[in-house]
Amino acid sequence: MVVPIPLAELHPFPNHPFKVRDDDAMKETMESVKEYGVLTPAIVRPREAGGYEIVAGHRRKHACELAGLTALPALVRNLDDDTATILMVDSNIQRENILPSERAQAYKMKLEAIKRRAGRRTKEAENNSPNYSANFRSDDEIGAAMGMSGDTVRNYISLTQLVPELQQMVDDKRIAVTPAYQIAALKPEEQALLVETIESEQATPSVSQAQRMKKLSQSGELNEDTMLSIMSAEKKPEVDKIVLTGDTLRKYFPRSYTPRKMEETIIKLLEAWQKKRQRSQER
DNA sequence: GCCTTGTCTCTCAACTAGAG
DNA sequence: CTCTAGTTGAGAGACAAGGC
Repeated sequence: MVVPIPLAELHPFPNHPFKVRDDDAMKETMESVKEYGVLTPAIVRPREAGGYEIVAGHRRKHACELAGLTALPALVRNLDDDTATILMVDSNIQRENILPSERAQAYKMKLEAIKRRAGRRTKEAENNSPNYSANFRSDDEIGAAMGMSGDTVRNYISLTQLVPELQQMVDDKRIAVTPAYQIAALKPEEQALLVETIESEQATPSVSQAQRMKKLSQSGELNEDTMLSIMSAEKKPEVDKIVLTGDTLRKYFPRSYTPRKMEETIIKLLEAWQKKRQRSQER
């Protein structure tokens, strides 16, 4: 049954990973709430400390606040922690503008909830389940629900190992997700050193730089010097070739010349030029 | 209680595809 | 071509069940 719950009695879900932002989407939601009210009820559960915990509907609650409403229509359900966590993540993860750090934290929370709920797989469960797959894992389950592989989920979850400064850089797109997966394997003190190096060098690591750092970290050789030499090394040199398009060259050649003939002529002219320079240097 | 075995999970390198 | 996102597949460690 849907009941209106005063906003003051609603509390955010513990460790809710999704920030509620005052962006354009929120503005739209607020306008819609103002005009039509809240169409989809939130899902809440009673708190021991009194009031209710929002499982799904953090954004709707904020939209109500912005729209000047005093209550949010909600379904009150008695959910255990794990079920509530899974529902909370599922109801938020579909949105488009989710930061990598939010996604990582959400997947992690959901994975832990699923694992706790499923418990350890036993022979008995295997025999009783007709669709049993020996290789199916909890993170694959999350991936399947999201339309991605379990490995991608695992990679995302690894981002929770990043120190806050680096998480912020990933969210700001200063560091790409792929190198971030590698960086997440560094020890916290190495990550702190990396933050300093990024600021002093004004450069963020590429995939290959991140991979080299990870290797050094594993062999215990990552320190201020080795990190700086990786980060300050020239990025791969410019490609060792010059491209001259037909458009640029066409006006210097008769129309009948093919690209092949144009190339031959250019080389002949350059050879003549080189001989001329050599002669003038000999004088 | 200890040991073995099988399962589950994590991690990583190598790879592919697509964009620029 | 380089760079990034995502996938594949394998190795290794952790851990619970089951046998003794």
